[in-house]
Amino acid sequence: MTDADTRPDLAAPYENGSDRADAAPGGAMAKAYDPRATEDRVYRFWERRGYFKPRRPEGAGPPFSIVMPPPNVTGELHVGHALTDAVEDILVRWHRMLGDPTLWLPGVDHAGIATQNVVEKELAKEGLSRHALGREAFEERVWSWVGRYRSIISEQHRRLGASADWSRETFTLDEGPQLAVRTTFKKLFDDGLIYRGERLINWCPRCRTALSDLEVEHEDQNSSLWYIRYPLVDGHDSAGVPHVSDDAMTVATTRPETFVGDVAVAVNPNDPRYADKIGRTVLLPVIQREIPVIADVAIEMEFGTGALKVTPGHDPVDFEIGQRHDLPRINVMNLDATLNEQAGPYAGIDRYEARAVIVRDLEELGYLEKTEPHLLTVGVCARCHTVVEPLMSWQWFVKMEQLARPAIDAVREGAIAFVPERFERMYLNWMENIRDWCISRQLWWGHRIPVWYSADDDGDRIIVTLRQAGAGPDAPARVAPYNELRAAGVSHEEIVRSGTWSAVAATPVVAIETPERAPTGGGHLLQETDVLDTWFSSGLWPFSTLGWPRERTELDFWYPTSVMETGYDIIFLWVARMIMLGLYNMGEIPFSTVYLHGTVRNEHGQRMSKSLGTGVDPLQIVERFGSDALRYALITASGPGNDLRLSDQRVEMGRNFANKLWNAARFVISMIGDDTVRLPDGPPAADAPVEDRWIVSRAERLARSVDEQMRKFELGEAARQVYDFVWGELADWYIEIAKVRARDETTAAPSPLPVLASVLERCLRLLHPFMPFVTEEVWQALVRKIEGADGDALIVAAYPRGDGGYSDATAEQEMAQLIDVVRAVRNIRAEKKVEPARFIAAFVLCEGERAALDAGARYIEALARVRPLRVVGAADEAPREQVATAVLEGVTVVVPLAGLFDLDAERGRLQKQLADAEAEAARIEAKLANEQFRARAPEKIIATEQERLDAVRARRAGLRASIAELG
RNA sequence: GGGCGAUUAGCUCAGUUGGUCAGAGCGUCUCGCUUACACCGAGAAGGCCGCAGGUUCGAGCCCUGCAUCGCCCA
Repeated sequence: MTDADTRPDLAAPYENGSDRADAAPGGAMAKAYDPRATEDRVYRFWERRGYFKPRRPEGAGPPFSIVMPPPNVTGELHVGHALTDAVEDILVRWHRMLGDPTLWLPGVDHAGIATQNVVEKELAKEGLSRHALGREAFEERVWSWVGRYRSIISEQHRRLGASADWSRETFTLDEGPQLAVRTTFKKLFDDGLIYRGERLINWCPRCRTALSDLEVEHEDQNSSLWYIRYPLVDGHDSAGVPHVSDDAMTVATTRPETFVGDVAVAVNPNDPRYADKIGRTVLLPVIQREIPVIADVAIEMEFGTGALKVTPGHDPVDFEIGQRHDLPRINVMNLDATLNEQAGPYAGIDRYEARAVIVRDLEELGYLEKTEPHLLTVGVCARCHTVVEPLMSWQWFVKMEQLARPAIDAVREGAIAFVPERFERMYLNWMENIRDWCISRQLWWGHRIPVWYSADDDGDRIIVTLRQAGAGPDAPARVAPYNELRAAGVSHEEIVRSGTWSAVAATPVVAIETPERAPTGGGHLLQETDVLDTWFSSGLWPFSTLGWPRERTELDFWYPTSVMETGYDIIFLWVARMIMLGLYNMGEIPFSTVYLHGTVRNEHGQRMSKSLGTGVDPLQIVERFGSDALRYALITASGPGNDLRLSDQRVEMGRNFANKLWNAARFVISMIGDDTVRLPDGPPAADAPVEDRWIVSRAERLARSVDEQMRKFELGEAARQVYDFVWGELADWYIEIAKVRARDETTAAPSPLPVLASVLERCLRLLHPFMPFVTEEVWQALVRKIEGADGDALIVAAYPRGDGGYSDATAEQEMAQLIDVVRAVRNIRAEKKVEPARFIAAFVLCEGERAALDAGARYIEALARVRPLRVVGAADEAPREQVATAVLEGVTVVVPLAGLFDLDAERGRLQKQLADAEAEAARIEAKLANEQFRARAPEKIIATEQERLDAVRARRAGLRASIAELG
């Protein structure tokens, strides 16, 4: 009886019940591991038992916590999320098994602009728009979308094996995060770190919102460079009308359509070509505006003609030039990127259409000098890839410099470490050149900015745009000051319901709780219509999820969290902001380690993307190969921080490994049969069989190495090592030997089962974080065959650390020799085409210590199909005629071949080996003969080289002798 | 323009402090349905570790330059 059997709650899913048809106690395990028959059931078992909830036993180690990067509610999880889940789940399961209080806190992100976009697309299919619905009804639609995808996402995490504490799942728009957002906003505002201002921002004309710099991607476009002549003014008539000369300034521009917003022509002050033009004026064609020629060092003399049109209202560089020279800023565009009334005859035309029209007009009027092809880098909206427009606009900003300083120090001083390290420099570089963060978005979905305006106080300064319900953004609207509308009989409620307003001149009231009245007492409040950048709430994630600012208990225990694990592509968007806001709000770093994984690509190296049709559904992979297989593939496909390619082949590797493990266990369990086995109390005794001492020593070494790799976040390497051990040592050799030993009734050899069960069980524990399902399933079956086994489930079993101190170099060496002999015989058999079933005689010549070979002879016989094997101490005890020989380290294998013997073939075989041996001997001899080497290399290295030389010389001698024998 | 990464067997990738490190899986070739596993077993072939210099007794591993591909920032 195991503990498990006495506990109905635990035993239930593992009894011969309806939900467990295959691996029932006493029943046979299926011939192949079937993840589909296992994973859901095992997951439910864990979840029902509450293993994902943190335990905080007295005297436990330091807590380990990860806050999950919240996937967007925009849609289903993709393979990148599967990688996130795999890495985080591995770390979490590992720490849980180490006995640390462990928390993995899951969540979902409202993803403002992205979610708004997908829901708008849905609406478009129905012939609807958000404006047709109105803000309130639209938000309801989004909430229903959120409801649907939250449950899908949550189910997907479970299929991937994520052992997160679902009872704490948080949505970025939950009450807690809402409060955190408002509290932070107010705090920043009160500290003067949030301000409202008119700045040149990135405007997406399609999303109709401002974007931060980080939400703009840069793309190269084939475009043109247009050379436009601006005639120089040489005087004015009495009415002040400028008179143009024949002389002109030719400017080169990539954006001719903005010429209507030009306020100057700029040249480099050191440019001799234009020295006499500085201070004069030119006349803009068509528009007939007179603008000055100015000198500014920012102008590159080599670009175009060296003269540039300056449009501060639509170009960041020009904006700065404009500031330096105190130039006016003319905004020539509407929010939908059509030209506005500033464009005179071009008003109402889309920017690109206007470009064509303007170029044509200028050409017809003789102002277009020439056009050259030009490669242009344009900024596009990260969400919809529309070319963004630099636009003057009133927005809310966070002042970053002061927030960045402590965040830079935290990383520079090592309080926060990046894995891999190289990302630290990237982070610092960005932080040191940080710019203010535009946080307001003209969206309907998100955290509404906690700012109100008092209509009673500022009614004349609040400009309301009132639309008919259901009218689109471009429909005619009534635009008037609040007071005017009220005087005309429009109620406050009507304005709140159907209006939008801009209140740039009104006094903002910033509050955490929605205020009832303005500080001046007025009760008519209008809340800021904009919402916040999604990343504002994401930046608070490590503490908003733990109860800040309301709750302290959980926060005190888990904050700072241990590891922030996410993709390197959001270091700036997210990681940097969490560090800044964490330090700002909490006075403490949000996490001590930032582990960054790469981008998952498909087998052709393409980035996976739904829009490109290169996306892969992780659940389809799970369906085909099992979750463990996917996890294994993801984790071993690449190192930390590197991109990885996921292919079926690699997932197959994981599936095959799961099956290998399953079958190894199935075999061990079947060997135990109806009995149970008692595990060894301690390490093998000195007189225990060499293979026992070997496998235990190897297992111990493995556990030590895995522990080391895990601590370095080398998860893939750790997984590979367990794979190699399970497959290459435990299955290929120990189990094969165990079969022989179990069959053999002639000797008094002890049963291999205790060691076998014990090592297998240890492997299951080592592997559990990586392949949780199959290991738990196998463990549950194995453990009931083990007497006095403790623990309820593998997920909470102790993780091996290899601190048992057992190591047996002699056994490892002896087994290595035994394996070499078996391989040598197999090699000879294969090369000489000995029928596989046939037993042949063989001799092992060993002039040194041969006890191990004597003991291992029966294994060699079985594994190499040799009968009989004779271990001899002198060359003359083995046959010399018609034999194949393999000269190994310390031993020579001699296989009589009789009828199969081919003199030339054997000579050729040996001569090839001799050539290798001679080459290697020569290499080492040269090395050892090198005075410099002997003088400067460490003694230890010299000694090993000497040993290697001795060994290779012995082998060389053996080969020469064998060849001589052949005559 | 600045920075980072990648370049190792046909393919996908390991190789973490320079000294058996030239490896794995898949693929290929030869065998094998040996009572755990054909999602398997045995054997084999296959690489001047991108190129050129340098440091060192010794370099896929460190330094410099170059090339190709990719990414980030401007």
